[in-house]
Amino acid sequence: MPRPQEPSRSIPNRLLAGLPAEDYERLLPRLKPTTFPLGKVIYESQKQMDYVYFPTTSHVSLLYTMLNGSTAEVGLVGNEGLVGIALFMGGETTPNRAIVQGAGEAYKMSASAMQEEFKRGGEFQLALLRYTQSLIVQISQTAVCNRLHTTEQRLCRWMLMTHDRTHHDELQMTHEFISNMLGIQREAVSIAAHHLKEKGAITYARGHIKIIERRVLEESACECYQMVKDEQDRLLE
Amino acid sequence: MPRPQEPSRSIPNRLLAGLPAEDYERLLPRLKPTTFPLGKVIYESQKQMDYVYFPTTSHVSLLYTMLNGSTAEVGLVGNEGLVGIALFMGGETTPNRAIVQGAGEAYKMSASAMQEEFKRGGEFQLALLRYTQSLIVQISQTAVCNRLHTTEQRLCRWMLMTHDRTHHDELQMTHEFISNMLGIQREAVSIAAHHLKEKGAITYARGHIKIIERRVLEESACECYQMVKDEQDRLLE
DNA sequence: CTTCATCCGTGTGTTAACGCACATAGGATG
DNA sequence: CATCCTATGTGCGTTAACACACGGATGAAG
Repeated sequence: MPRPQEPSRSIPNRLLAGLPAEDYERLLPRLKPTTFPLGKVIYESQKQMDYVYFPTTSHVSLLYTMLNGSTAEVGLVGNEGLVGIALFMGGETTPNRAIVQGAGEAYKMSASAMQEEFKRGGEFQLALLRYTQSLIVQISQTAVCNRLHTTEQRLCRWMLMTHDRTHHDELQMTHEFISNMLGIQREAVSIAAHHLKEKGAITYARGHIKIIERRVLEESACECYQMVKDEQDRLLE
Repeated sequence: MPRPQEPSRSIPNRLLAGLPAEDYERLLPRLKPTTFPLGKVIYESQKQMDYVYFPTTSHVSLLYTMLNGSTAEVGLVGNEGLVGIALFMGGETTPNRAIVQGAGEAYKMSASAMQEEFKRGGEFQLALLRYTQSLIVQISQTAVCNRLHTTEQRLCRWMLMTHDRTHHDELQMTHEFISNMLGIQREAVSIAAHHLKEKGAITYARGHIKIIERRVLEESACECYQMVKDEQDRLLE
């Protein structure tokens, strides 16, 4: 069950928070708070998108689904960005599904308001584009990582990315769920997780994973985690 | 050796060709023709980017390189788009390398001209953003494909994508080169290629691959090829 | 026409991960 | 507290792909 978390004020959306006061205040009336329960489907592949969402305490997974039903995540969005870039990039829809991976709060803005604001140009547009660029880097690195690195390395990277967007040490998710994100077998997750438990990196039981030694995860992850983080930091100040 | 190919007039850059006459004519004086030899490195990871390039008869591969030297492609750009999106998305540099995979012609535009034109908004900006969205879809599908599909499926998809951007049936590339694109062993390429030769899809010898039965490649590829193509067609008319 | 570098074929052993089957155990529910 | 559902552990056979080694062939260059 998603419990109430820290108020959004203390974990604002960083993309919005980085805007000049003028832009921020113009946008404020068009932003409505909304609550995301765990597992909520925000966008369905190829379906109409009515809002964009700026996560504050929540975070969202971008997933592709194959014809045979298997799935894999291509990106993860937390309070550093927004969900729904297709609405200003053009295209109206996207071929991926977006689902809530960490319950919490977000601000939403209607598609029409977003498109109007984007067209103004200025700092808001720049911030949206820089964020999109950082997302491209994340997706690209995921592509390469999927090809070149082991299950354990990728699991570590994924837990680190999730940890960064969760703001606390307990992740609420089953091995089954993680296997759908990483595009691997549930059993493979169990084996890798077991190994990380032995290393003292994490503990877990029945859908609750606790990060004990983040450093161990960092050492066991591939270089991809740091590459994406560095580039993200560079692009988003 | 790259031989002279059809004049660029007959294979224009489609992104540019799709613009209203007014925009096209404004841009024309800022576009300079340039020739790409096979294998030329257009951008080095994290290095300054002085121009963007609109391929006409050439095509370009976007590559990531790991610390241990292994590489994998994340995207392929032909005359449907442009190379150097980071210059208008913000960021100035990107963490990937861009290399010429098919020798030929392209138009180049200076970084400053590009940024100036982008800021005008209008149709050119819209076209650039829609293309970027289609590239995101391509990269995303590559991420998923890398995780879920076999060597042979991915090789077929890759040859189809290359074929679409090459405009003729002979691809000039060694198994070694392809292995660096797909992020796999050279031997694995040889085995898969051999199999496709037996199926009658292709013939090849010493760096020249000829596509005999495209249909066979389509049947042997994963769904990813068609997914990306459909979305590309939708976004770029 | 000989030499040489490059390109491709092929085999062998090893490993990572899959597919499947089934066991165990903790919570929830009545 | 008996039952059931869900989450995780584990084993076994199979497969895809890697790592490495080496051989043969072809085309370019002297």
